[in-house]
Amino acid sequence: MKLDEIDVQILKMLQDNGKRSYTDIAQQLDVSEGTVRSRINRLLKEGVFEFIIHMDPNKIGLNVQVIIGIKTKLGHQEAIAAHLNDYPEVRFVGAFSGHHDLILQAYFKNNEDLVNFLNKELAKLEGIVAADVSIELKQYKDSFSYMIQEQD
Amino acid sequence: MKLDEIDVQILKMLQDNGKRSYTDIAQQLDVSEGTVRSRINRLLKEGVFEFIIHMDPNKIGLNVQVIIGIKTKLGHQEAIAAHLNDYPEVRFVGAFSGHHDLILQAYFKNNEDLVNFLNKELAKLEGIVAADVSIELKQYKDSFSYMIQEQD
DNA sequence: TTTGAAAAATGCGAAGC
DNA sequence: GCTTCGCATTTTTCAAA
Repeated sequence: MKLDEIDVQILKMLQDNGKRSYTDIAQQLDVSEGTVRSRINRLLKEGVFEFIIHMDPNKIGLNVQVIIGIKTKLGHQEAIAAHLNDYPEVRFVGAFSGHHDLILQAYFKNNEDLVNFLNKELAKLEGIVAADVSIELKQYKDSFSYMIQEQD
Repeated sequence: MKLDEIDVQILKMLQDNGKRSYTDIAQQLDVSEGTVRSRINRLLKEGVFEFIIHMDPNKIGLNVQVIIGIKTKLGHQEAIAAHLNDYPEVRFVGAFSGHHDLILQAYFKNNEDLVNFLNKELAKLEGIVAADVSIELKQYKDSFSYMIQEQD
């Protein structure tokens, strides 16, 4: 995995606007369109980034957003994470150090769907000791512009 | 805000692959290219979604990812959230019900940068009662494909 | 709004440096 | 690995239904 300065610049331009054209980026960086194209293809192939769309959950009818911290029985963490993966309502799952072994983020249409998820789905998973549900009241930031470092 | 079935289908195709062309989408949905384009532009203007790139933090040198739950003094929440917003390391901030008033997600180059953030930046913000730091050990899911509902 | 057709811009593949 | 040059595809614009 290598990222030189041109790669970093390309990524910075794309994280500004995922629809920027090769030509546009090439002109700003003073390289050819072909260079930008081949580098973007390399970065995609290496899994450094991907082109996606980011939807506003509230505007597509997902009005209840939660973060749930889970304490698991020793040895059950991996299996629980794998199960959580299958729910389309769950958009993020990670294993963490700290008070919760697993932390997940999930989006629901309404409170009823959330309650059903907690009582019918989460409750039936083996090895969950405790689940801390935090309901999002207001979102202040949700950015995808990271600080990119050169790599070698 | 209205989303009919065609809008939903367009979004579903785009969340599959953010680089799909108008032409491609139009053919699959059996409408004209112009229809797809005008709808995408409407959805963009209304802030329903945006074209972005999603980078793998580990592959751009951000190897330490954390979620921090913060308990704030009554009345300080809004100001603290606003300050957290300014840090490029912080990618998500939300106000929540539950054990933590604010929950944030942040990405750092290494543990030293994390410790500096906690001790030098977070520590100087007024009104923080407690901060629960959870360090990500393994990521199981990080999806941007949501369940899209029609709206009216 | 949606369509269709023409013009402009962008993307793609190949060859040469 | 970078560039340039044709050609293909896509995007954009605009008039009309």
